[in-house]
Amino acid sequence: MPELPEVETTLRAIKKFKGSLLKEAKVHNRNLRWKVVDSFETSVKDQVVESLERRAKYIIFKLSNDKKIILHLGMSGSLRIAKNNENFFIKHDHVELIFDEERIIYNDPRRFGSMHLTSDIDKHKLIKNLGPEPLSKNFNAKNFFSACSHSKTNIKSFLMNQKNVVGIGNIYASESLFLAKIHPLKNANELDLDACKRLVAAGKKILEQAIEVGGTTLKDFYSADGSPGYFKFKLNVYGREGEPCNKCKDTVCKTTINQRATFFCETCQS
DNA sequence: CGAAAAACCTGGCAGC
DNA sequence: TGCTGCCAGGTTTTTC
Repeated sequence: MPELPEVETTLRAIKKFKGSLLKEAKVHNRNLRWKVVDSFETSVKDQVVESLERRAKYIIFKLSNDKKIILHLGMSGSLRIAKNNENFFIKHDHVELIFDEERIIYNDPRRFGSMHLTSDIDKHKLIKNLGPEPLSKNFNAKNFFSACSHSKTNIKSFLMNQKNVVGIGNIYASESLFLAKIHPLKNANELDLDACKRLVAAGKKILEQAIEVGGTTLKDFYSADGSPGYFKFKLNVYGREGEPCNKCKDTVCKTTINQRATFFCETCQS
């Protein structure tokens, strides 16, 4: 479900818990992408949340005992904030992080998400091989061009590979390529520096705009405060197969790349 | 080794 | 009303 803008939106909604005392954690179902460790509850109990940050599509809680919770929402995960005196349970609620008056509840029907505990974030297996943050200066045309030139795969798969750049998933990959006028099946190593410039700029712009409006709600993404994202209304190609291209009025195409739906305009993108 | 395919899950929806 | 098959915003594991 969530790509970088949705994770960032979710993070911003729970930022108010920074500095708060995490009184207790309840794990209702340990079965996620990986099993939640048995020591999770005792490790986080009575710790202050010193910082709340995002790295790639992971949300990281830094606790006062120097442990860090690494949370990934997978395809269908979401957080919601509930009042402690409103005690209802929804199917697929996995974990509750209970604070003074409210709690953060992690729900994940498909269980592709995960929760880990670690002491050293940078050495954790899920974090250590991640590429640059797309909104940072490390994600720039020069570096990206160099990385592309060593790759044999198509640019859409390359863009979604979190080793090359993080945070871009299936929606924003199609959208970025449209904005940059690059065909999704073009080989990464065939992009020239100018194309890389356009793609880097497009990626940044799309992600920034999506964050600004709270991400993309196709059907079931809601931020932790319950609000949907409005970027759906700015999508140029994703989910618009058969409809006219917003630029040239030609028909938007759909194909499958690496088992993922891919949308593009044959006329605008080469 | 890198790239592609399969695997991990549940739920919703179209079509019969 | 079922039932079947397909699709879904991600990433790791397996296979080639």
